[in-house]
Amino acid sequence: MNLTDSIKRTTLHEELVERLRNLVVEDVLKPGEKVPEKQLCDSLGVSRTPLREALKVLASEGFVVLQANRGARVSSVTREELENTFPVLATLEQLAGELACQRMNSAETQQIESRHKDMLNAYDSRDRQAYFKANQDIHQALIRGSRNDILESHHTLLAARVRRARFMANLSGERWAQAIDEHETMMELLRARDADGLGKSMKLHMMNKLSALVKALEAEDESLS
Amino acid sequence: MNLTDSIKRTTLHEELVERLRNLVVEDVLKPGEKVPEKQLCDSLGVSRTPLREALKVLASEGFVVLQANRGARVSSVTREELENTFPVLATLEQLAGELACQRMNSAETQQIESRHKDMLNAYDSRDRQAYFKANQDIHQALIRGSRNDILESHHTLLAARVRRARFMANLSGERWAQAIDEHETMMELLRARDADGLGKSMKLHMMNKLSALVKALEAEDESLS
DNA sequence: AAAGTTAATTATGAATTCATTATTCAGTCA
DNA sequence: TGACTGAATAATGAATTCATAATTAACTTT
Repeated sequence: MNLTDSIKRTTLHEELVERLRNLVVEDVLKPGEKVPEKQLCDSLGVSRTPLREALKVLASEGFVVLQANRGARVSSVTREELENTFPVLATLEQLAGELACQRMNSAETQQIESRHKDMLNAYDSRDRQAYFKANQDIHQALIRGSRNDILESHHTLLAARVRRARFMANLSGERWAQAIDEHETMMELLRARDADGLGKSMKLHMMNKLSALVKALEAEDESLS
Repeated sequence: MNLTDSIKRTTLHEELVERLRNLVVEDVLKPGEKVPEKQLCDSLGVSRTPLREALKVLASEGFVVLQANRGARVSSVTREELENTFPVLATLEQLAGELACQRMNSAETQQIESRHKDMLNAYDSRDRQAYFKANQDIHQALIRGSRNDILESHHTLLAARVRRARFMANLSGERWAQAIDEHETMMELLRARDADGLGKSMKLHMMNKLSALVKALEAEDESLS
């Protein structure tokens, strides 16, 4: 009898944290928007108590902002915040790359190779959706490969915070090609188990993402003015 | 009429998050201990609702662990967790050092110089309490000097998680001297505005702290067996 | 006496209620 | 008309209540 995968006993508030965070990350709840408790309660079929508990957690994670007696608003990711978040993400990825190089087993690296191929295919057919998914899986796998829970949890949180922005700003053809190049480099360094090299290239990759993102946002601003 | 410092309007649950986190960090609530809601409510004079909201936040920050229908326990910091946390802290400090070098103004650096002197004095008189305080202030100021909120908040959280362990394991005379040396180096690099150098030395400093801590814990374990 | 079973107690998760603060909107006055 | 006042309404923060799961205690049964 296998009892290792124990009974999934989740509480309402845990469920709600997940659901609400997804609503924010997937841009269903828009930045700056009020989050009226009553309405959410009705549409989710729960009472205010677990919902409010969830909102407190979301607030501590930075997805919403709470103002006393004035409820919750979905926090908007400003450019300044992007420019603060990416360097942190970049150093975390650097560390993860270094550790993953040392710690991943061959099954894990092969999994990444496979997703890398998927990503290349998605690029060839210009399938943005599939590309983003494969790309995300690769980064996630490298983080996971670092075998460092703390690193992983903080990375996951920060990545979620900026995911929306990354989806919004469609990458240019030029940047997309560059990103593919960078991924090729990363794979080579991983195959060579060059921990330092992989770390550095992951950091650079992330900082380049930021540059491209800021450029895209600026272009967007100009088209509006 | 000066209205800049607006009315402090804090909610109960915010207050409680602060209070409870301090109780954990200051080791009043011991690791592994159950956190009975009713008792805490009585001693803090609040109802269960805001307390439970606070516990949810503390859980998401990692200070307590929640089990469905079985309440909250203060989470104990295992050696594995220390060994996962310190590298993350170290890279964050590295980044902070680099940024602080570029961004701090002279008032901020002078403040650090001053606390550095305090720290040296505390060392000379072997005042552990004062040393820890000055040391913490210096690191905090460097983080603050990075002008990166995201970096700061994640660093603060991680630092709080391991603070208890750092207090517990008293530093050896040897390590203490080494730490002072490292701080001297850091100050020199800061004066020279050597961003890369300061970053690297702060990272190293942090990793050395980990080594010393692990060594101290091992010694403790042996004395018990 | 030890292990197992069931009943009583306690603690927790969630819904509801109550009190207070914001917000809205009609009415007033310049 | 437009800004201000204040009552009415709605939303939030917190206490209380209720239902259920976990723990403890008492009681068998061997």
